[in-house]
Amino acid sequence: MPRLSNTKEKIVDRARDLLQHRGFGGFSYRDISTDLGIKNAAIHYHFPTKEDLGLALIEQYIDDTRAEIAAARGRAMPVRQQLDTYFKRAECEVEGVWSLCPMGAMAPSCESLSEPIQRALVRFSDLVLEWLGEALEQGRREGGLAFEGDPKSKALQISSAIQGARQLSKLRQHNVVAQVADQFRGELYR
Amino acid sequence: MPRLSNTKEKIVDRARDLLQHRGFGGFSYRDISTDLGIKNAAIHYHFPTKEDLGLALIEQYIDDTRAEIAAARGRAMPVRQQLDTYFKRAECEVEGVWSLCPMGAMAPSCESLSEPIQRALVRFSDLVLEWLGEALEQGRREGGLAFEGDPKSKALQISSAIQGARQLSKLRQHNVVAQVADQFRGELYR
DNA sequence: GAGTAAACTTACTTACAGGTAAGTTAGATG
DNA sequence: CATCTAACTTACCTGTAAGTAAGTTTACTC
Repeated sequence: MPRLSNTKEKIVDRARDLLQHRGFGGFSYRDISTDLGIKNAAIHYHFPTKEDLGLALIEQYIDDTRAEIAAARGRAMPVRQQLDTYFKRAECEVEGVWSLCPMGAMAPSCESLSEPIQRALVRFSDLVLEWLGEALEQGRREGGLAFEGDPKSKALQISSAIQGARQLSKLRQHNVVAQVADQFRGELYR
Repeated sequence: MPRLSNTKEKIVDRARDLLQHRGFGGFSYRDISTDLGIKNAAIHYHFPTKEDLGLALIEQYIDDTRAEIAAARGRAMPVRQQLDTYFKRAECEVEGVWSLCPMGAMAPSCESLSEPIQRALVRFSDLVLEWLGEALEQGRREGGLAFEGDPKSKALQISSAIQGARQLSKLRQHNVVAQVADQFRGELYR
């Protein structure tokens, strides 16, 4: 067997897609294996249990997100543009395909997930919340953004709204995220 | 067998509780039957398929919500108080028990749900959105509330945020809803 | 070119899900 | 009192899920 087959990555990618559309309990190893043209046990070879797969998936998502945040900061991207990238990302991931973010897909059933996964999900939300909070604080300090109250509370509000809007978008087959983001833009940018 | 046993209601109640904690795919007829001390087939007697149960559940939830809205309007409750009842409700349903609302619990996996359930979920969101939109419009007209933009967009934003905050609360075992609601209160009430 | 190890497949087990058909019981009704 | 029916229970079926053990192939190494 080829040493450089990227089966493992393909499995994670497919799993992530399925997760974002059907939730963690909504897909099986079979779904993945038939899609990739491999056998069920091949997945178990790379990820002994489904929780191993779930953990790898969310861990990868954290890394991707961390990298993007670092990139935005590295290029000293203006705060408004950072915020807009955040909004646009959610808008695009929703439009037409109506997918949730991996955290949003796992959170509803997090009780029945393993401790490591739960901790990883919290870490992801920490990551986004910290970035968003700092961006908001900086934006207000510099004068580009206007809002009331604590930046951390505002970050929580915005992040929650986008999260909820993704769900509503999926349910209603309509880009609620875009509408909610526009509402925030109208309130923040002045 | 007693004609007045309320088994059917108990099943719906238990199912609703399980749904709000584990999602629709996260519980089985067995969970309900063991909890209620009845047999699996007893549930099938009242609800032939799980989707029948799910539909009954969300339908009941719609009726409850509609009744509450009608009551608030009937007593000509002030808009601020209406809004506060909405926030408080979510805060209490989250605190300590970390439960989602039935719609929020079903939405992530709505693709795999039957058409009637999907339509019922949309109807529920319509109901809340319409009430909230009208309350916001009235509040701004009367001077008790302040916000930018279209009341419908603002309703979508608030409703999304509460929805998302419930998920985050569950994940983080912390009442994010209260914090998000306070942020909105600070912005709206002036 | 024999051996080793990664990357699988084959063939299976176990558990549990939703669902059904046929029988049982208890209470209301004629 | 016999009967009818709602409200179940018993006993099953089928599908599918996660997971495993043992064998196979491929490529690299000594």
